[in-house]
Amino acid sequence: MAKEAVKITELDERKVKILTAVIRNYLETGEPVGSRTISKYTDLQLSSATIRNEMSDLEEMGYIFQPHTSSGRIPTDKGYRFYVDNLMSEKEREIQEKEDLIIEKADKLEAVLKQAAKLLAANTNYTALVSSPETHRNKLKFLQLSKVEKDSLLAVIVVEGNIIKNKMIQTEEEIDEDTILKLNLLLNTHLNGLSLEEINLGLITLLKERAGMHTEIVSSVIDAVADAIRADEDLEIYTSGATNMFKYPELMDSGKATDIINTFENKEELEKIVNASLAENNAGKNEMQVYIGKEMASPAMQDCSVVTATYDLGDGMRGTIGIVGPKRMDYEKAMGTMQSLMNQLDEIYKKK
Amino acid sequence: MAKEAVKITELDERKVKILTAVIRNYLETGEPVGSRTISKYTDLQLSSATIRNEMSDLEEMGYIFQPHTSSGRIPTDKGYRFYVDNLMSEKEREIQEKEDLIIEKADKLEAVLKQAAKLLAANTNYTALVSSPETHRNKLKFLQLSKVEKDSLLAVIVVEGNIIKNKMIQTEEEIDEDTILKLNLLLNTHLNGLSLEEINLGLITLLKERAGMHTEIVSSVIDAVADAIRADEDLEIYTSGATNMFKYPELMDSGKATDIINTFENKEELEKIVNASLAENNAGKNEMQVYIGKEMASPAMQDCSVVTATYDLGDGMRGTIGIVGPKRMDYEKAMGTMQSLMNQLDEIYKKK
DNA sequence: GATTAGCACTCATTCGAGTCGAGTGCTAAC
DNA sequence: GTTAGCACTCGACTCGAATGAGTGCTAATC
Repeated sequence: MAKEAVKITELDERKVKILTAVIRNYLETGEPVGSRTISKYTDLQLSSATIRNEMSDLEEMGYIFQPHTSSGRIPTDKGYRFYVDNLMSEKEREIQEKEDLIIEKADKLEAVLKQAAKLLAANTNYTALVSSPETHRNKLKFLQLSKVEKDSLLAVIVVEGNIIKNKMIQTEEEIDEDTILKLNLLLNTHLNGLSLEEINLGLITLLKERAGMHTEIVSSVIDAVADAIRADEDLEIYTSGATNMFKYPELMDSGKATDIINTFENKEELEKIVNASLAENNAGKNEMQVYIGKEMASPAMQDCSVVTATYDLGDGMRGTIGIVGPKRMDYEKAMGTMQSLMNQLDEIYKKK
Repeated sequence: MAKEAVKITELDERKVKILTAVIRNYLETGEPVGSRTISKYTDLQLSSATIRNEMSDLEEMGYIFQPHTSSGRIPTDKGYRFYVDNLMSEKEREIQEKEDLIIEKADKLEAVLKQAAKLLAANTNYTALVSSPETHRNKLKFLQLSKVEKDSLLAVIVVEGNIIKNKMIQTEEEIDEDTILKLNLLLNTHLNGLSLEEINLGLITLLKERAGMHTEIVSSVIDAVADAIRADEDLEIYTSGATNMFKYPELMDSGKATDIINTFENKEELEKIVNASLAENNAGKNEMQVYIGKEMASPAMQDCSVVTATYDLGDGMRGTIGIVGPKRMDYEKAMGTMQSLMNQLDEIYKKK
């Protein structure tokens, strides 16, 4: 399930060459590849029979397998992993970086991200996913209660990255302006500058005690504000180009594409992927992640691969962008396009 | 393109019976229905030959057609329209109403609507769509500028129905609290109680004049507020159960299902439908609409039908809910389930 | 004049047989 | 260790026959 680095030592040079050839060929054609093809299209001067023996070995070691007796081989998850870790040519990645995805700068981060997803999907022919920045580590910057009507208050909460949360609070009886003023002061002095996840139950009860007077109403207001702060329902995930999944016969025929799109709709599985990617990038080094087939927990996703990257635009605006494709996706291109997009995002938000 | 009422007089009783039988049968099986089937399963005691003659007439009149020579008939759009307008049994609709969709009341309307869509999709096996309430007719209830940081203001706008809009405004130089206070007063006295669409350019320039002092900064702030008010980007449309479209072979094989799901992703076409439905219900009578095939402008949708209803929960919270299915959808069930859902929505928001 | 039985015809679908070709594994020779 | 050769497997494709649901038309019947 988890990603394991494959030691390069297990395979001798010739096996590596053959494995590479099998994978490259399969990525292009999508058809099982046979010994004859390999013996022709590699620089190794070997007959198909020799290749067959080697391939038989590779199969035993779990890098490739046959969909049915007496057909060519296709890579296993382990094979793909080896390819992604050791075989991908850096050159191609460079070339791809020059690609011109042009993100227009928009007012809202959300709009930019949606657009980014659209571009990714259009350029790669895979499905793109983008998560809105997670906010629970962000620090509270501004908090204000206002009376909107006699019996309703509006709480506005702004955190780093200018992400805004709102909450309407219905009160049982009217609260006078004076009390609101005091509440605002109280909340701000105690909560300002704290990260959302630091605002826990203990702190809330403390606040309530401090509030002192007419506990009932005030405490219900405080509760509501706390609710709003902690609500993490805001991990939104957008997808774009979901139907691109239908372009790949190996997913289409078996009806797996439908499952995958369903998974997209439910978001939960996507959340897992996003979170995994965020966790892996916590250390700070911003690298791309690749998850292949079973490396993802979600059963519906076991027939695809995902390339993810974490964007970090400062001010706590940190989230994940991903490309979902079939396992035989063009990893070079996907990673190249992703890299290019990330660079652009960085630039846009540095100039700001 | 537009819906035309079909006069019932065009068809004699026998033709009506036969047409009904054809449609009912086709709705069930999804296969072209032949004369023999009809002669067996109707109370008319007629031979298949007679039915054939009648069917030939019906074809000439445009109610049914043959997918290829010498196969059974299937209904045309006109046929479906006639069925929906005149033939659907009210009884079944009653029965369906008893169905128990149970919407949990949630804090936010948005959450309730999303849930409603999910329920609809799950119960009907079609795709559900829900539009967030349109707000441009709603009246402004509360407007407030606050200073969040030295160079940034936050505008909070609340309209009827407690729909909240936010906008961060970057200012070139710091604005002092006093000015903000004045601005708030100015904006509120002039704009409060107006509907969003009443706040037009003329009004804005007037406001700017009134503002008087340091026009540059203040007017840019006013502009930003006006922008935020008018931004109608907030017509969100959610879909649920998109992949249900794949359950219907007539859409699946031809690849039309993919087109349709693509259309869902782009929202624009859906917007048209939503707007059409809203317009039609403007008069106030809250009825369900049915759009069949070509009655919708969108080309990708010409192979499906949509049942829409307008929800109106008071306070200007008005939007559209729809069910999208193949043309041979079970209109009775769809409309029944929809009705039931609308009733529940009403109830939830009346008790509130 | 409406209804029906009968017949010739059409056309999509299914099925099996046959062929093809890509591929393998194994063995024996180099 | 490498390779040529051969028997074998198995999916994909083609083709024609059989099937069967359905039609339109005509002539007989009520």
